[in-house]
Amino acid sequence: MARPPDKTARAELLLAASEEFAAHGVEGTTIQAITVRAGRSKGAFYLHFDSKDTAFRALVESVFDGLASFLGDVVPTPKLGWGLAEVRAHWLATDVRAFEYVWRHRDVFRLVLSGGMCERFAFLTDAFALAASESIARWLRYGVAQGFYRADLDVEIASMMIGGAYDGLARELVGRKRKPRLTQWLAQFQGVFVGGLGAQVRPRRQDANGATTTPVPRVARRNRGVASRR
Amino acid sequence: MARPPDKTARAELLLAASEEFAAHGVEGTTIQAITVRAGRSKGAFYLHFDSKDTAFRALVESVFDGLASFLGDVVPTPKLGWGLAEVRAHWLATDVRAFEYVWRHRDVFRLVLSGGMCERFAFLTDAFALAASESIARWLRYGVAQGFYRADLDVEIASMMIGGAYDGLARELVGRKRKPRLTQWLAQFQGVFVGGLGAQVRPRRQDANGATTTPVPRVARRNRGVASRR
DNA sequence: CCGGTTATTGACCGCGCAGTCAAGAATGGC
DNA sequence: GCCATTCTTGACTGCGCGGTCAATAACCGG
Repeated sequence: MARPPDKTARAELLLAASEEFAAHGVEGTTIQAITVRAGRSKGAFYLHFDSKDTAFRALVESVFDGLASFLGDVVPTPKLGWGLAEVRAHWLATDVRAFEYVWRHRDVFRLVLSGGMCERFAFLTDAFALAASESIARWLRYGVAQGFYRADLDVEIASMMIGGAYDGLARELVGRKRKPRLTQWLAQFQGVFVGGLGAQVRPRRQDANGATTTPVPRVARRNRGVASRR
Repeated sequence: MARPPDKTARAELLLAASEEFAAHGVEGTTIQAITVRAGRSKGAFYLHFDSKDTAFRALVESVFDGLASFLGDVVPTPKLGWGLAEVRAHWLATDVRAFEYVWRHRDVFRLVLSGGMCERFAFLTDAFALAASESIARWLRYGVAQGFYRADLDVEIASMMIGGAYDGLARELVGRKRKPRLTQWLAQFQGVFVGGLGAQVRPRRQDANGATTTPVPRVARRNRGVASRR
């Protein structure tokens, strides 16, 4: 008995919200704009969400859930026994699938990665960031144990760097107008990390500056700052 | 004749604005809050700035001007004739100085790098991003020409990666509570880029996936996403 | 076709902020 | 001390937005 709820309302509102967020940012979007775009009333919005923040949170959570599914499908243990070739092929494939996913949902990721996000939403991404960072560290340790990587690698710093580089890659990706060749991108990316920029065999040598370091910089530019958009 | 203007007002307001922005984000900061913190009246604010955006822009521009001064103090040309050692030492030193600067102004950089910034302020960072990216590419090409780097390096992709990694490093830095050992950080950072993660001499070999690539991935985790905070 | 139930609507309210401006304070010249 | 000039103030205004709720529409079983 009684009128049944319109099951499509929530999904339509969420879609409209994501479009408005993408166009004007979270802060710059009014609830009115969302409801107009969805062709719904303001009341309908409050029927499904407590506030704009709730809607945004729902949006980000659903997208991150999808992304997290790419993490941890294989956990490296000593028993795994994968050679460099298998590991390489498997993870390149996984990377490509993950980045395809990011590209598909680039409107939402753009919000998360470049502005729009208030400090108050950081917890949404932190869980993923932590899981990703740990996954990187696990594989680095596995590689060291298997002899793939140099024994003096500072796993802490290296995983931070690699995580940051993926982060930067994602930022670059979501800023693009056209989809780049992801497989080529990622292969280059991984090639640089594994093989370095160096031309040839460099003798390992103790660095003057400190700590564990090996060879050292050079390319490292002072550049810093924000990676180029577009 | 007549009352002279208070020269300190503008600086005081800008300082107060940066503190409020840091605490509540740009959107979350009210002009009232800025003026209260500065111990000035609302009218005083409008005497010096057209709007909140103008103040934010002034703040970011001044900080980026300082950062840009680290770029391009030496331009690599074939005549330069620097060996790997000189280049390395010079740029590590420059990186350290630049990151010290970022640390000193981390409140502002945090706003620029992680949220708070609306799309509408992107142009503020784009000029720097472009300059930095070009600087990286120049040095990469120099390194290839001098034989430091492998000849088949895709400068386009590599400079994007490196820029992104610096970006990530800066993001990580501004999220820290305590200042890390920057010299060690940057030496590791550059070490990984130049030498790679690989354990030993790997024979150069043609990759199956495509293009110019050399060895290939492995560590590359699917991780992606947001680098860990804190 | 009717009455009971639930979904949906959009005009309305109040708050809080950006921006204004007339009144008043500070200063310098005389 | 007094006037002319410029700086400084903060109460005030209008507006736009988030959030509410009484009225209405849609639906169901009988």
